[in-house]
Amino acid sequence: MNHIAHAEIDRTPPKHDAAWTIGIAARPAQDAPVKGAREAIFVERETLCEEGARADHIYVIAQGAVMLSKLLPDGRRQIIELLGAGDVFGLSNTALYDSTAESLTAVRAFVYDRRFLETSRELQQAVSQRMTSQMCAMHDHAMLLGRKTAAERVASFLMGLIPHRGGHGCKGPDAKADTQHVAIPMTRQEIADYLGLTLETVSRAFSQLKKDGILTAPRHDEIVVTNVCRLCHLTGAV
Amino acid sequence: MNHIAHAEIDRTPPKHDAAWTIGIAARPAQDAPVKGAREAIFVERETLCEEGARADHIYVIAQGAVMLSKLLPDGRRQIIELLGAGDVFGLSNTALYDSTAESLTAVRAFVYDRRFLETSRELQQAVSQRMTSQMCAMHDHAMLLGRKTAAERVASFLMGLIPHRGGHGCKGPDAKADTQHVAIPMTRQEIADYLGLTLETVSRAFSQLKKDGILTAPRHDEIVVTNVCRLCHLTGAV
DNA sequence: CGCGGACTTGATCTGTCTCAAGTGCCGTGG
DNA sequence: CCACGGCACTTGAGACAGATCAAGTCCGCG
Repeated sequence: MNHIAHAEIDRTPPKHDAAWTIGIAARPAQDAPVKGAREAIFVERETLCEEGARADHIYVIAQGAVMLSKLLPDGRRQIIELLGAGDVFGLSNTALYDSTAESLTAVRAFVYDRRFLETSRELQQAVSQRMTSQMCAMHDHAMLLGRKTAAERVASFLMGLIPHRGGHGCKGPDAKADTQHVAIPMTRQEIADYLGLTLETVSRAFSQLKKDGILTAPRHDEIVVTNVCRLCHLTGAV
Repeated sequence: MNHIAHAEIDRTPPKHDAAWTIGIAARPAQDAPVKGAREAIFVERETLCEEGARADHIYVIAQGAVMLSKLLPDGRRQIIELLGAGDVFGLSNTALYDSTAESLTAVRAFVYDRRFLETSRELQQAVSQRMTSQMCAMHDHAMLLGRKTAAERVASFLMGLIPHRGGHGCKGPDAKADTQHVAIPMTRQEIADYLGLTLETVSRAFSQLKKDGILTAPRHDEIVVTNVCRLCHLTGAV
């Protein structure tokens, strides 16, 4: 079975292309880092590659958002990485993919043969640079999973969806209002699986943030953070 | 202050060089992957680089074990990676190290200027290959931190210290006894910080494993797993 | 208008944390 | 050689954050 071929045929217009202008899928679209790629298009909620399948390709996201997840035999799931434009996945130290990749939004991706990575210096360079970035994100996420409270996890998750805020390069609040519109193309269950919580706990944390006047939710999958700075202080990372 | 210079002077004989023949530090010593390295020697429990300091160097471990950790402002700690010979650290997507590296045993490492990574194809190749491996380990660890019980975490931790067992390439138990000797150059607190638990919970998990006849502990930092297969089934990964 | 899936909220349960004594081991000094 | 002190570890009892179980409620869609 060939995921890519399937995706190239199935071009059902994605529901959200426009709505997800902020958040994981906010990064500007990217060109192919290196010649030699096939371009593939996936709709929302499509499996791009599967844990345990032969790891024949590596993927570079051009546009859209992807999640990587792993399953335990008894069904427990952990969502391991949330990826956006420029990010890489499909790399493995064995012959098999170590995780499943699923599109959260419509996705355009460049697909390379695994072998091509061994021969192309350019691709190696592009991949290793991006992997450094993803590794740092994983480090932060390990801290979140190992040591943060439920409220801190949810606050950190939301801050991660707001570009240019919360990091070392945070430019601080705007003069007038410290408000940010965030699209969340994930269910509560997926957020829970990403944060190592249950969906009920995630829901309660959202409710608390609403009660505290930190955010409002016009829709379940779209929130407005009305006080980014206060949210940031709830992440535990201060 | 220069860690490397300091380390090269301070050659206090490490206590454990010989004892840690099994476990994290078990991998055979490696040669420098690329010309252009300085070699540095560190004793046990030395800080090789610090979270927040300027990330001027990258390190490749030749021999020994290193842990990477991060701190929250209130003092909560997460140990993020355990590294052995061949592994890489010091890479960052910012100008600063994102985590602290500390030697668990005596360590010999190759140190490269960060800039050298940009120019040396060989080093890029070596680093990106190893990083793929470390990324897969991080994925497993995220699953552990997000979804496993305390008992499963401790079992997984111990299995990770036993080479050639528990993975896809597990060769199964030896004909006679399924016993393995494991050195653990970490305190209970460090194990707890690695597994996202408290030291008491780790201690209780060890006690339970002893009670169940799965291991004995001649010393606190040295255990004998008497039934590797049973331990493996307690990891949750089955 | 009615259905179904996603979400919220409440009540209770439980695994892990927290706090508090112990215990054992190793190095030091008498 | 043994007593002592300190540190790492173990064990117990109770507290609590988050999980689990169980109703609702909301909202998009046919």
